[in-house]
Amino acid sequence: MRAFFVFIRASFFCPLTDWRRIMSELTIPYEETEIYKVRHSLAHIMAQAVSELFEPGEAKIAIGPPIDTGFYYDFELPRQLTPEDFKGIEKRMRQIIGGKHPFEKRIVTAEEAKAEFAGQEFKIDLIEGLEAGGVDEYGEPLEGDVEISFYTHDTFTDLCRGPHVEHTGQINPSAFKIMSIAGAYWRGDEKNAQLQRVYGTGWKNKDELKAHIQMLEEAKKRDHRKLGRELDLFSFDEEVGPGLPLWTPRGTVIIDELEKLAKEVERRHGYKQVRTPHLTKEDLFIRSGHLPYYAEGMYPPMELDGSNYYVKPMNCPFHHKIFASSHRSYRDLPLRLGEYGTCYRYEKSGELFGLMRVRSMQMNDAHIYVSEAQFEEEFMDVIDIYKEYFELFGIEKYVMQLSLHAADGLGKKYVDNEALWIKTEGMVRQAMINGGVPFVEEKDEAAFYGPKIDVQIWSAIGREFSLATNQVDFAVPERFDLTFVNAEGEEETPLCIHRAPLSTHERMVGFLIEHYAGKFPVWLSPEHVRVIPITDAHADYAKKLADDLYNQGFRAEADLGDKRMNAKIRDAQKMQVPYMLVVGDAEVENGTVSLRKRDGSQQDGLPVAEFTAMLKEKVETRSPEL
RNA sequence: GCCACCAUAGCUCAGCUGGUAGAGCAACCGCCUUGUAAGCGGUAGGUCAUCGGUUCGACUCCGAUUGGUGGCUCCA
Repeated sequence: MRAFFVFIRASFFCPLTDWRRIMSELTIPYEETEIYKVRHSLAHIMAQAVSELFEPGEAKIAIGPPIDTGFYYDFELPRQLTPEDFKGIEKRMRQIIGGKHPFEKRIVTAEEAKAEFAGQEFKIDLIEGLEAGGVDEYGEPLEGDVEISFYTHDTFTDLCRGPHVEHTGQINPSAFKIMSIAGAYWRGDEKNAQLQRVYGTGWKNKDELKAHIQMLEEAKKRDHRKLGRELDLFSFDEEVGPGLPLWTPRGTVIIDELEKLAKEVERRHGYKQVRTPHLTKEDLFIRSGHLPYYAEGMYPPMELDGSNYYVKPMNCPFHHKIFASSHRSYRDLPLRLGEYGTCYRYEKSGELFGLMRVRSMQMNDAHIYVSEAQFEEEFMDVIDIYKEYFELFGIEKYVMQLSLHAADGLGKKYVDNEALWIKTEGMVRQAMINGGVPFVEEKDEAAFYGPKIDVQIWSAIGREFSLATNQVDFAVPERFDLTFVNAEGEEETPLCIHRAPLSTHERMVGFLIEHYAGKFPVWLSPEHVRVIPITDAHADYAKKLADDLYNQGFRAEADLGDKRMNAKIRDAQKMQVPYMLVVGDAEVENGTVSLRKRDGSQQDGLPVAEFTAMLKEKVETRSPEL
């Protein structure tokens, strides 16, 4: 499982279809590839170089695996490393590589291992994990007989199961680079010591390294935080607060278009829209389970008239109350209640990330109440909505993940009913298999009330996020005493599907900015058309053109400033306006426009009516074409 | 929240080892009247994030706070 997953992560810059193809045709796991060995070996070499910066025994080494584009190693050191150390570390690594030291494997007993690593508390911890429970460096159980092995190259020995290159000379000394330092908790647990993690990138050759670094620079250019400012879509203000975005008129257009789309789709799928308050008494969140299970994600309460009130982190309890507000029959089901409600979550300060992770968010939310018999069909109808959206947006690079509970979280972060967890997880798994939808499984990723299908995507800089989500709730309807009368005249508790195929407006827009690199399809563009007069003499014609388009419902503006036409075109290009209409003597005389598209193509003498018809068609069909 | 780093005009950035600030773009005002990605000139704009300390003197050194960045943890 782990290997499979690492492999998926390894290919986050390739379209989904690539790893599937690679998986099926080559069937070589990442761990058996040459580059994996190179990166793994680089991690050891780096650990040696870093250790040598200090007196023997002073540097405590933890773990150092290969990752998707390179490797890292975690250390506990007498002082903080800084980027100034990188050059020296790299230089020493090149020396070690040049020494052509063989990697020698040795199988040892736990006692020998502990003796070798006396004073190295993290290694001792690992050895004890291997010895006692057969637990790997991530704390996950290992299968089969566990052997403890060492790999030694030059003067450096590490506890390691390999594999490695045969000798350090097989590594290209000009195809790696130390990238950054970051904090990381031992065994990934925030209760443990925080270590210094040094990240490096490693490749087959210099060209691959160069290509990778270039790709990182390209990715930075499409970072939604940068484009959001450049395209004037949203901003943050220190006085307003972290994670609380301010949407400008241009950004709001995109949100409005997404809502319009969602309402159309949901109308077609039988949803009804509802509206609920942002605030509620704590009683509601006690009943829903949010206060017992989700309190740390919530803003603290405010006291009013002797009651505690909370701002909502989710819309579901309100929708449950709407379900409960009248007597429900099986004939009412599935009951689909949609609301793009604004929620507030107290995300830890360090977790905030542009629009992708905010504290105030508008969910593309709906709750669907179904009988167990209706579950599969309805759940898959939601998956169909996902697919419809992803096709519309041309999103290909995603992974559907079945997020499961973990037994040790029962009663803490998960509702304490393991039998029901296992049952509903099986229902979701079977529905996905029956629907022929590929997915991966991850433990300990569920919502507190049930398992879910999350759609994982990656931001421009490679950080992973859940975009859409489709969740089953087997617990909360019962807490709310929700029932419907079934065909036999008996009271029955419904299941609830929580779903957000368009994620939150914030994350969706953030994602789309990066997905399109700011070049939105016409229907999503904050400005459809900019009319550019060649001289002042054409200003009236330009203004009338823009007004006419505006009055027909399009987002059109005329640029009547005193800049030259060339500069105005440049301005419109930089804002990624899809259509520029340049008008001069010829156009005024003939009632035409010169159409310049964002891609630089040009069409002269186009009758206004023809342009308008084309624009209308592009917008109404939500065409991906320019 | 944790570890590290960063913070100069709306934006992008200069400012040497402490002697109280500069450029380009944007904005505004003129001139030019222009054919598909920057015409020319001028004006204005900064308690150098905030607060405190060291110093004769702080944008520069130190501390705290706020906000951001890279990770970790967490997540729509």
